[in-house]
Amino acid sequence: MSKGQQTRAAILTEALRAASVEGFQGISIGMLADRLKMSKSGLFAHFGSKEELEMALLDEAAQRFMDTVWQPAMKAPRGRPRIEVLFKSWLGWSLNHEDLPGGCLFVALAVEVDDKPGPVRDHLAEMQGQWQSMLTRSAQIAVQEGHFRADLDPKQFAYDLQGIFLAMNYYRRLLRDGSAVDRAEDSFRSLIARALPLH
Amino acid sequence: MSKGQQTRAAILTEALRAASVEGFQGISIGMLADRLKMSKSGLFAHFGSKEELEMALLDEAAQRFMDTVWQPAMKAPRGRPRIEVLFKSWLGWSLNHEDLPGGCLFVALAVEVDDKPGPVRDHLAEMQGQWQSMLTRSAQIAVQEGHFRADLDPKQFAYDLQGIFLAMNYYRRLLRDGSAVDRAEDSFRSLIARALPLH
DNA sequence: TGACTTAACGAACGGTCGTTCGTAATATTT
DNA sequence: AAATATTACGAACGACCGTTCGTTAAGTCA
Repeated sequence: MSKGQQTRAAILTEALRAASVEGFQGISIGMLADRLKMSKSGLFAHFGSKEELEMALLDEAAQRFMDTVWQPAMKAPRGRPRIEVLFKSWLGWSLNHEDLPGGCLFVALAVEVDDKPGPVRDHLAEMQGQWQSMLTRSAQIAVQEGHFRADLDPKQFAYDLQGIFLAMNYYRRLLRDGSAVDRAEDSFRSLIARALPLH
Repeated sequence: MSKGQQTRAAILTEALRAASVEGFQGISIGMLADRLKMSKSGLFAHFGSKEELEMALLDEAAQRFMDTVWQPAMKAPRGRPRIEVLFKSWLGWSLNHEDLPGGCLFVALAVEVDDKPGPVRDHLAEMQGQWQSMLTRSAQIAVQEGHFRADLDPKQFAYDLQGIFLAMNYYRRLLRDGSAVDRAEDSFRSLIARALPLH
């Protein structure tokens, strides 16, 4: 890896941490340069504009998300076991204080950019739309495997799962409720129970 | 109402609109002054600091929230009917494009300030904690009235309700999914059905 | 080692931020 | 109408923003 790529990677890691806490609005080139002990212009040159930095951050976050959340789930058996792993690693992603001290970056960005037209909003919305498709598809597979009811609405399943995750973030990060993760796991168990075939 | 109070009210209304779209980080004294066709310093004088303006906005939003969401619910009969009204008016609050073009202000602020220590974070967290208490208490009353199962966990009910609401915001505002409200209503119906006594 | 490419720097730009302050205009009260 | 209190203003402040540019230093490769 060349010197430039090394520096770029270091910038992205630090910027990811900062953005998870402060959002894109809250990070600045100068602040990142200070933290990385380099000059504003030197850091700036790696991206050409702040918007390009933000786009690079979205890609970097997506890459890491796939590695830590999706890949483990794909290694698990199709159907219910995969969904159990998926949810577990999803929680783990959001609790990783080392890389994301401010919690899941996508949650923070979702409400920050949802009203700001532009490439950043477009890119995030497309990525998150794909994420919902992945959740939906996973539920469909569980139906195919006979793990879930045949009349389950997979999209509604994805919606409910997303709600459980968002509520967890809200309880944990704003309310500082220590039982947030437990509540999320309870709701998840209930969601699974309802998806099971009748017997 | 004196001239000063009139101006202050106009500022708060406009600032509320702006903040629901851009968050507290995204609004500035200068921008608000432009929109209201007054000078920066003239507007500034009403609050003394930007933080004081933010605190005033929290109070103003809370006032309106109580009027449009809580009061109608309190007029409804105790128990399940009250919760039905509560959820309906809660959705209405978040869909009011006139006053909150960017959607529910509390959702936007929750993720923006959750990592920023200070009076604004403290005030918001306390208010939102009270809101969870109100939801919990409403579920408790429904149990007392015999509308809901005796073994229902009212706090978990509040958690799930919050998740449904947050997912609705996420689907509607980021994904621009036209069925967001329908999905929320479906999930709500399912939540109620699960809370009902067995028969 | 030397030639060349890449990376990082420092200084400066116009602009906006929140805030201060002395002054002018407007409301309110006497 | 006069006296007073309130409200709004314009100009300026230091700080920081993203960005540009010419120059220097470091890395890469023949």
